[in-house]
Amino acid sequence: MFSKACEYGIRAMLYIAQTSKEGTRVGIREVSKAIDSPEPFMAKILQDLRRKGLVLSIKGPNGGFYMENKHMRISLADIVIAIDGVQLFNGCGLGLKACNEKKPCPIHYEFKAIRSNLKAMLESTALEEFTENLERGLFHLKRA
Amino acid sequence: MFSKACEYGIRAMLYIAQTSKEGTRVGIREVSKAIDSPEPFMAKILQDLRRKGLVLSIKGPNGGFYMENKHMRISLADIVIAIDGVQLFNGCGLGLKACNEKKPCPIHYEFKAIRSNLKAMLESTALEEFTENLERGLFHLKRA
DNA sequence: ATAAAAAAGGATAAAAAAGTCTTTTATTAT
DNA sequence: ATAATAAAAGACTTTTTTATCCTTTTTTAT
Repeated sequence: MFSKACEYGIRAMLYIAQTSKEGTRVGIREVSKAIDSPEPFMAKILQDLRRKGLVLSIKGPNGGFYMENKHMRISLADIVIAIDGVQLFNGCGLGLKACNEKKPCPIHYEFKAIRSNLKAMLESTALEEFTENLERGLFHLKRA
Repeated sequence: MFSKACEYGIRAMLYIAQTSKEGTRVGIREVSKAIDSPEPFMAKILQDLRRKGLVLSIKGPNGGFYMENKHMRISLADIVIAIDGVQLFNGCGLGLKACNEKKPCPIHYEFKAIRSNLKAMLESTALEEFTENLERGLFHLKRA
């Protein structure tokens, strides 16, 4: 469904949202340990998300990644689009470039429904909605 | 969503279902032209689908790929599973191996709903349902 | 029997995705 | 000022996916 980069990205954003609520910045090492991801790859992904404005960072001692209140309203859809692009939401299920209402692929209408469900779900869930439950230990972000 | 191989595979199966209804066998070249896919790659995919029993073939002059009546009841889900595996239907949205009801990832329940929709849709649509509309020219399988 | 047609199989190549390493830059504390 | 810390940036490597090429096998028609 999502690329590895996107999976790591979502999990990292959820973790940073949580720690930011507690007012602390987190380094790449800590993020990678918390969500069980390869450290240098995680660095690439977070750098990318920072360039796109989805997360903040400062260098140097006591530096790290963090979020402000406005970032808490970032949706999962925003993260997916930043990393994997809009293909998943807009593309044809059979990979046809010329698929549209006038020239639909055989599963055009069925797919449209599924994708709009998926899109609605990812758009309606912002980071802030998860932090509370993460704090309570109801959810987990580690691979194993 | 699906791999390229899977997209080509689904389109090829739809095309072969259609031509088989007309009683003819089709060669790899014809399939590739009809659905606009790379010929040698298409060959690999069809060989694989044949090994798994989703399509039949015979070598030699007038040979090619074809289906019998029972194949017409193959669902899109069967094709997806044969090529991409069950990951899309069963795996965790965030790529967590240890995600389950007792230790859910943050989007576990939302994803479960989406995936079961997707699964239901792909399971409920068999090849035979498309052939009629394809014949009528209502749908198209070409890339552009 | 022989030639032609067509899939099967295996080896290889190219491209993309995933992952790693090294150097540079910015910040902080001493 | 200097040393330590941590992200940024870029080059590089590995793995996976996508795609191609070449040889072999099977079947048919002559």
